[in-house]
Amino acid sequence: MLDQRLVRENPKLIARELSRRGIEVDVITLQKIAQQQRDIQEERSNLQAVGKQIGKEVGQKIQMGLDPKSNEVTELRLRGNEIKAKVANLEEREKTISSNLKEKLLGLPNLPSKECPNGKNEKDNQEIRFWGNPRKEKNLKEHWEIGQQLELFDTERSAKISQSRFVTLINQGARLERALINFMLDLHVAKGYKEVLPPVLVNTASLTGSGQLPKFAEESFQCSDDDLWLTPTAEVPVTSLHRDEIIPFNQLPLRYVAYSPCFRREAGSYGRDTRGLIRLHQFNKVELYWFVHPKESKASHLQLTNDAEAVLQALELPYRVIDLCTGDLGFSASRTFDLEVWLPAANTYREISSCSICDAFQARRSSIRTKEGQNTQLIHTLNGSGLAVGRTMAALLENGQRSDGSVDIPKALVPYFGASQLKPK
RNA sequence: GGAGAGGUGGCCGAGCGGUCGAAGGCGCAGCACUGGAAAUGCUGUAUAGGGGCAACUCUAUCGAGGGUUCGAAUCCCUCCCUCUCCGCCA
Repeated sequence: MLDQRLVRENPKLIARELSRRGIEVDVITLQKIAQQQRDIQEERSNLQAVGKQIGKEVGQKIQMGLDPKSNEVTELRLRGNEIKAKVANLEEREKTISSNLKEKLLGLPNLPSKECPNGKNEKDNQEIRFWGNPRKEKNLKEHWEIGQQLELFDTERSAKISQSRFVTLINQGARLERALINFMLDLHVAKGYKEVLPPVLVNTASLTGSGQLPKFAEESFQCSDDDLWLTPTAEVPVTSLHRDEIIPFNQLPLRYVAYSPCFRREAGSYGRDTRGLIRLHQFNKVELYWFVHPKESKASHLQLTNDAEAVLQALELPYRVIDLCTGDLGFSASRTFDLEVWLPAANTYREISSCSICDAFQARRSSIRTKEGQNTQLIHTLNGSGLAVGRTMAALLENGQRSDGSVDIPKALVPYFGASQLKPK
């Protein structure tokens, strides 16, 4: 959420920055609403001060022994009633206006950072760096073909259990998924991350706090009988881990690594990535999440990205790092580095981690602050996958495949998986 | 699901219609004392939003929302949450 003070004092800046994202907002109306809200608030609190004073006087007079039925007291009571009516009226207007303002503000995305390159869509994203040597031979198999041959997973039967876009992992496939999750968690914990395993049913306040609601309700699965949703990413519960808290400055940064299954409706992606493990309604992900002091957030963003990259490097998977342009930025982010892993069969790089800095955007929605002396301020939040597990498996299968039908398991993963190869039966 | 108890500041805990943002304690910070520390003493110590260059000041907040009242942490209603016992259950 954007700062209301900024809305009042510098709406043009908001308009300019949001237009970098390709969003045009009527900031003048917004400013008017914000100003109106503050004016009414001021009038109301001044009236309340008078009412409070009358209340005190009545109390004093009665305690001094004046008859509560006397004209003097009755007159004060009548004045009190008058003010009460006026205050009630103002309160109602104030409520309407501020909920209207809040609704509008909750629907606006974060402002892109200065460093974020301008652009319209993914074509304007910038390549920052490459790692590894991508395999370029022809006739490499797609991962779902490998999966079928080695009996690692079953998507057809999963449609029977659930719908399309679900998978059942089988045999070595299930074992590999489990190995990957443990491997990633251990890698991050060794770097000082605190491991958490959060609930995956989250309430509306949590989804609003991290930015998924109110705008993207159609992207999440909702439990109709409760105020609960299936989380689309561990980012949601981990943000709310510290919702409505003040974190002492000397405890920052807080760095969490959270494994969770993730649930996404993938509305509007009909026909895209219909095969394999790339786009599922349910997938596993290990998420990195930092709560940091504002002055350290930019450096932390680079560090978090490096920590996510370390997984790909340890698994010997070639990748590139992309600096997302303003038009391709997610709702809460002010800048994002995407890690894209090499998928040789498709001869392309695919997103496997999205490392974002959200500045105070989520912190303001979630009311997460830090305090140094008397100075209380919003913290900054950062998140990134480390990594999306299903896509990692897809990349491992495609990159590790051999002409005899087996797949090499990267050395770092062997202790977790228990074998150095996946072999056909 | 049934029965009962309860939700007050960072924590514990008092207040149960009047000047209460809230006693007391713990914790924390500063100062004094000390060679240094402990102990002790003094002072300070919530959040949000307004106004003011500032000192400071106004309003709201005692789980949430409504109600009664000139006045509510205190009374009434609804909801949420926590705890104990019983039932069910991995």
